[in-house]
Amino acid sequence: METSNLKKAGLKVTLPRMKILEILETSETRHLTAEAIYRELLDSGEEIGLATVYRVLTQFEAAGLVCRLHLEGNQAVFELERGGHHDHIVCNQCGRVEEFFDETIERRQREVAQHHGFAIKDHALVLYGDCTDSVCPHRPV
Amino acid sequence: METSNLKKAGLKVTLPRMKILEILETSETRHLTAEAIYRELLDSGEEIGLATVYRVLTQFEAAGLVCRLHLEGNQAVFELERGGHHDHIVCNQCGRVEEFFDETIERRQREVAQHHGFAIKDHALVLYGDCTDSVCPHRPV
DNA sequence: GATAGAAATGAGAATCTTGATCATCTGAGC
DNA sequence: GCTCAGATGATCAAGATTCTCATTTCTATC
Repeated sequence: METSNLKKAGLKVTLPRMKILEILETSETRHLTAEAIYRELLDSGEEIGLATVYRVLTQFEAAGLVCRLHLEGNQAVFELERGGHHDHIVCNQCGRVEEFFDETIERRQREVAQHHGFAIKDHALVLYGDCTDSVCPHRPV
Repeated sequence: METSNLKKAGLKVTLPRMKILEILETSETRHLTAEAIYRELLDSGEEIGLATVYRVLTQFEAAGLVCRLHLEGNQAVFELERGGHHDHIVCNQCGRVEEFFDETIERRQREVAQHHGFAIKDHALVLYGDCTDSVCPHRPV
């Protein structure tokens, strides 16, 4: 288990933090709600409170270990920060989330911001559509 | 006062709806939270409940009269729908919201979505930065 | 290793935003 | 003016997230 990330972030290496990192690293869905992580913890027999999950995720976010996305709907989802920045496409039907990066869009964003007198620091771009994937069912989440 | 929009949307022309529309039309800030609208109503002596504000805004949204944005932070903001689609730039310092439209970004979004096998239906793009406006104070909202 | 102190945790309360309920009220057509 | 569907307001409720605080767990130290 990779504990150096935690130490580097100035966070004590504790069991809840390691377990939560482990779930983020190994879950097949890369975008998880706090609740989903909490349920996985319960399922694997860990007695970790929901408040801790939220607290730890917030700390991870501050430390740059994960990033938090606000998709449509009221629950935030968290994903492990694995290097590069990217944006997201969400399927309206099955909730599947895909990642993409497009340099043209990134560049135009910087240009547009500059043109409006803003020093751009961050951005949130989410595309919503229907995925044509054959396995796409309707309304799973 | 323009009541035809309400009628067209199949909504009865009532005092709360007219007042809320009026605030959306005349407020200098074009992006208002439900709370902000509620407070303006109270300030102008109207006895309109917060629940009504939320209800009316949701109806306005369904009718295409306003659109609802989820910026960072937990409160949605509403803006009068005045024709074209556009995206937003938000100042991290003063909370000022500017609108923009960039055909290059729009086109690339469609291309990216198609490339990933998605029929794009909608998107949410918000840029965050520091505005270099001389009047920009820090942390008003 | 045992220990002390700081930091982290867990349980539940609290908060914040938003939607639902239901009795009362209001607007549109007659 | 009258009637009734639709709208409103007060309150309650739900869902997500944060806060509180007593208890527990790490980490550094002896």
